[in-house]
Amino acid sequence: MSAALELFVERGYAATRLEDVAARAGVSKGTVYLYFSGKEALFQAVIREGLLPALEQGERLAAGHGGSAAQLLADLLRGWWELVGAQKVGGLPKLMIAEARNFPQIARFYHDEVIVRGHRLLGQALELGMARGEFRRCELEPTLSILFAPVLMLAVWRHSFVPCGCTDGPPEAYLESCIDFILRALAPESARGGETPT
Amino acid sequence: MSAALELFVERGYAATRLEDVAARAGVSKGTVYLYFSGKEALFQAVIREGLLPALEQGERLAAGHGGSAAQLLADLLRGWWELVGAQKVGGLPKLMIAEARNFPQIARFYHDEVIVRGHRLLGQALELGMARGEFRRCELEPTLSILFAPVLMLAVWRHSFVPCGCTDGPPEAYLESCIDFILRALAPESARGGETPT
DNA sequence: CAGTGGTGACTGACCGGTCAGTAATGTAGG
DNA sequence: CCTACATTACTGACCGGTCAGTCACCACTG
Repeated sequence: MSAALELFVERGYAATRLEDVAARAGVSKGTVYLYFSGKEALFQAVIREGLLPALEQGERLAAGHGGSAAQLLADLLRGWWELVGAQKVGGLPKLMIAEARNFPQIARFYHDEVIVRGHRLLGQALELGMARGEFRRCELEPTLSILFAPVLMLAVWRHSFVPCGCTDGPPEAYLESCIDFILRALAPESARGGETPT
Repeated sequence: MSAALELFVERGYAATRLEDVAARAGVSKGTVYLYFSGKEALFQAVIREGLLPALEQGERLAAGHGGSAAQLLADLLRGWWELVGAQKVGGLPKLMIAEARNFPQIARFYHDEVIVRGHRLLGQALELGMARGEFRRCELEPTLSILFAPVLMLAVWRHSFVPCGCTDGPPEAYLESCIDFILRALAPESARGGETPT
């Protein structure tokens, strides 16, 4: 599955040959069929098993968090980058974006079990901050999509343009810029200054 | 080329059959080869011809703009949505993200001629705002990527998850939320309040 | 020797690309 | 106006390569 993830992310579903997946995994093509009923089942398994552990870890992090809402939000984004974005599973968003229309039921699953759940997680931090007066009042839904888009793009980029020699800066610095940008946009109307994240 | 754009965006490069492109264009497969030397040449043509006109129009808009930097930035983003995001070419970013690694030289072209050029355009608005004191001082590069990511994601989403029944709200409202979010994040450290875009 | 896990040659469908052929539109000549 | 030839635009059957999926066979273990 690790080999399949790499190749699917690298080349896309249709352009990935099962023989190559098998070769990278160090087995023969027939062996793949001992564990997966076919190419699509392998794809589905890669998607389903890839992100759920990280999501659960994120939920644990949120549950046991004691700091400010800004801290929680920043920690969630940093945690997502470390656990997902910077790992091999960080290619899954790109893969899912590319293949969603060809596999509507898998896209549905990804949407319901990954995106919606992730938004719920970030939404907790946002609501906490609004309740506490740390953040200004705003609509949850567009705001969640907007604030997650830059870090999501970071992961997508690293699996599309970056390998083509289109360089970008160090991802950690970019991530910190994102967090800074987001916290500024969420700051209450009045009372500004000095809310730079630690 | 219009038919090819639609199908490439819908299914991805590898999963698109030239016979289907021909059928949608109302011609036969052989005819495609009268105008393009092969599948990859068709792909390249779709990418190259797709976005350059819109980019030029954006540059004209920026050149002849008299309002505030915030106005210019908002107009550029709205213009991008109307001219690109909401049109068929709005699927190109998704397509390019999905296929960049399989076509490095086309990805290079797209990066240099579309992304970098687009950033330069938005960068003008950002620099203008900083010079005028409308925006806080910040690094150009990460900021441009961050502020464009949400609207880019909007276009990508509409060609991946939305057609799978994963609904989202009206794009125009989301776009206005983006603009509001961005302008808040760019506001100077002091002096806040009432900078809602008109 | 039975059972288990693994192999890789093989098959058949599929699709990019080719090309001999057809139809439509000149156009020249009587 | 009719006929014959030339040119252009297009067609779709066909070919060859590729790859998902199959299955007869192998090797190892207890």
